[in-house]
Amino acid sequence: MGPPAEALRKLGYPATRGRGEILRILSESPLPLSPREILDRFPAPRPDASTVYRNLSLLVSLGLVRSVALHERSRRYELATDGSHRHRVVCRRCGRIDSFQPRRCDLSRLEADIRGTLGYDVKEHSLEFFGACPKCRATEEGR
Amino acid sequence: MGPPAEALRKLGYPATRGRGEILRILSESPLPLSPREILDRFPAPRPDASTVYRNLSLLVSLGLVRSVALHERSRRYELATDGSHRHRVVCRRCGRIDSFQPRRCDLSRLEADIRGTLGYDVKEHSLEFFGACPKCRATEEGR
DNA sequence: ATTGCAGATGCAAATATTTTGCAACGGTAG
DNA sequence: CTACCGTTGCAAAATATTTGCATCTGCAAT
Repeated sequence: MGPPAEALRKLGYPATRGRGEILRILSESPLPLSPREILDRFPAPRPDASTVYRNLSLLVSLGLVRSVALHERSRRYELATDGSHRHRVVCRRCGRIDSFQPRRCDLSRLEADIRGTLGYDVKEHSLEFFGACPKCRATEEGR
Repeated sequence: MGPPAEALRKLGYPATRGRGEILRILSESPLPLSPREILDRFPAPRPDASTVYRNLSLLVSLGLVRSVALHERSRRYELATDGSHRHRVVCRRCGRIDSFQPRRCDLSRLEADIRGTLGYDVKEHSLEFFGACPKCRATEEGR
């Protein structure tokens, strides 16, 4: 099943088909996916939705998967492999989603500020941008 | 009803009781609230949940209210008055939420990058931090 | 290869969240 | 004060997520 299976076993959890598929599906998607989208991409026989939710929840708690909040009805999920930290850009008009890896994510200073003023030990952050994608900007020209 | 009412009327929408209350409730909360929490704070007679959803949706589209995504089951909402841009810090352990106003939100550079590489005209961003609040850090000491 | 156990899955149902249709009601402009 | 248009309540549907329980599966020790 590959490296993910080992990662799971190492953490003491069986590497079941469902978990392997979720990780594979996420690894093949350029975009974070909703539970529903993940389920739809499962090869037959499809698992029950509850299994997908349970596994996503486990994988998130193990740090193998990360949730992404784009202000939609449901959350999305993406692989949290290695140091793959990403930011999102969402088009308010057509819903297109792009993501990019920041050159150097210099929010460390802000995080230090937070530690100093609010006392939080910040471990993660999530940054999303919203605006108009090139295509929609072109369409809007004659507004 | 106050300034919010004028803002609504100016935009061509009736300033109904429900809208006024939502704006008041949000203005009195130091934290962004979920639709459910907003409903719970309504003085009797409480409106139907659908009314709250419809109004939140309208207020967001008018720019008077902003949604906040903290990777929870439902979104939260906050007043979007004036230039009140805020960032959140959420405790992963106890769920405590703090927010703060960045001294100077120097993401403009990143936004310029995005415009250059992806072609998006970025109009807004949303930045959340996750970690351990001071209280929970103390509790965890003897882990 | 076989077996036993802890944990995972399917299924059904409960719970939570959000949306929609429609008739009655309320806010605003004149 | 009246008329009109948009809003609200209510009921119901659609969507999203969680949970209990019996059965099945992955894993490790034979």
